[in-house]
Amino acid sequence: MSDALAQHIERFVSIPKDDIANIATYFKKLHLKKKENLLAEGKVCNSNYFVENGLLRLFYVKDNGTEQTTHFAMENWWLTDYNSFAAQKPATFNIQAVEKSDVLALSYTAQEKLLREYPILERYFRLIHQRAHAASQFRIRWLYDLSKEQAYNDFCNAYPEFVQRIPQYLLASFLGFTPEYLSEIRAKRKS
Amino acid sequence: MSDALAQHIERFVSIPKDDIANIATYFKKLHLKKKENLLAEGKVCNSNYFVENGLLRLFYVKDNGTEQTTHFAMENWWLTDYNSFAAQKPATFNIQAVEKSDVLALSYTAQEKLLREYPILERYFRLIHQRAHAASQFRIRWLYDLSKEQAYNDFCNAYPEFVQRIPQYLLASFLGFTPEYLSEIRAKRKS
DNA sequence: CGATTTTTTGAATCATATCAACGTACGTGG
DNA sequence: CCACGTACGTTGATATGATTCAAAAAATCG
Repeated sequence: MSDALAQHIERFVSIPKDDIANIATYFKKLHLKKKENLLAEGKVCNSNYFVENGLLRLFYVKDNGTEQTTHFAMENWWLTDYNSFAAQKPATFNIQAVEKSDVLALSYTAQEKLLREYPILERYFRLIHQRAHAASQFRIRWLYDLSKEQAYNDFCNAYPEFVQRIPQYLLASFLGFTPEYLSEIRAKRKS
Repeated sequence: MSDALAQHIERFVSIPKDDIANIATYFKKLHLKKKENLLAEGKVCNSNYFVENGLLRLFYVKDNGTEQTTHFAMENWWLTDYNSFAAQKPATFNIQAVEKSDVLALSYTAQEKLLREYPILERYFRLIHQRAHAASQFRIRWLYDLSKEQAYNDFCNAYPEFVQRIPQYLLASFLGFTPEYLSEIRAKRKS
């Protein structure tokens, strides 16, 4: 499991050292190339993914054919299509590696067994989801509140290293506007 | 506790009948009048609220002074400002009853004790948060995807009874546009 | 180096906001 | 139970932020 996940779990609950090695056996380690796909719309999403390093994105394809990225997940983040994963029904999102990434996959059935064997992890996942829930409340507020230009400025201030890491057209997609408009904002900013 | 919450919990985990009565003691029953406040921006949100009946909304006040509603919670839904509740720091949202409502309040410290006494409820809350997380993924997609007019039409189709239940200016706020524009859409629709 | 991918520019257009004014309705006190 | 006042809903004129499309320029990759 390498240490990233063990450390992450221990930030939320305490686990005896001996259990860690056993818990690791529930996960499958994946090595993804840039642009490699983890999940495609229409398939059942059978795993929840923990990013050890690299970067994933969650996106869907709009009616006009363009891809809309709604979430990124970097080091120490979990990502999956929860509607698909939790109910084991077809996904409405895609998951793709933005960069070369190392990921730990926890399949639905493995998660069930894992939680039965280590109920303390129910707490871990409760806390993870609770944080995600809290984050969505902010995210949603942010989507209501900010003009596209503000969204860009705020995001650049909040995550300057991250902005460096991804191509502009992905950033534009994530922020919910067109690459053309992003160009315009950047031009305005310089002057 | 009345039965609403007990039934809700049992939809997710099984609890011995005897425990139910004891679990109920952790909650405080509140009766709210229309427009009564449960939480104000700036105060620490000390409870998580379960709606037995009635309707709550979560909102914040924008720079221009207008209220932006971001969430509603009706019967059998939990609602709180999770950023404030989970970290016990000042809230950035307000919570208010839209209608006369009956609500069960679970305070932060009561929740801690409750979870220590009944660890099975970690699972209940994990599942609640997981669902909420899944719902946010859809919600966020929906915010990216739909024009204001589509949002209105979709929402009316999806929740016709709910639309009846709330004033139009709240609906407009929730859908992220002005009451004036809502009027325009409705006028267009009739013709 | 050529070929593809990504970013920029500019013009035309559209969705939605803003402001001000007017109409309607509804609930509260007399 | 009526009347009044406040809250809610509508209309129209004007303004603006953001999109679309086409094309050129720049960057990246094999």
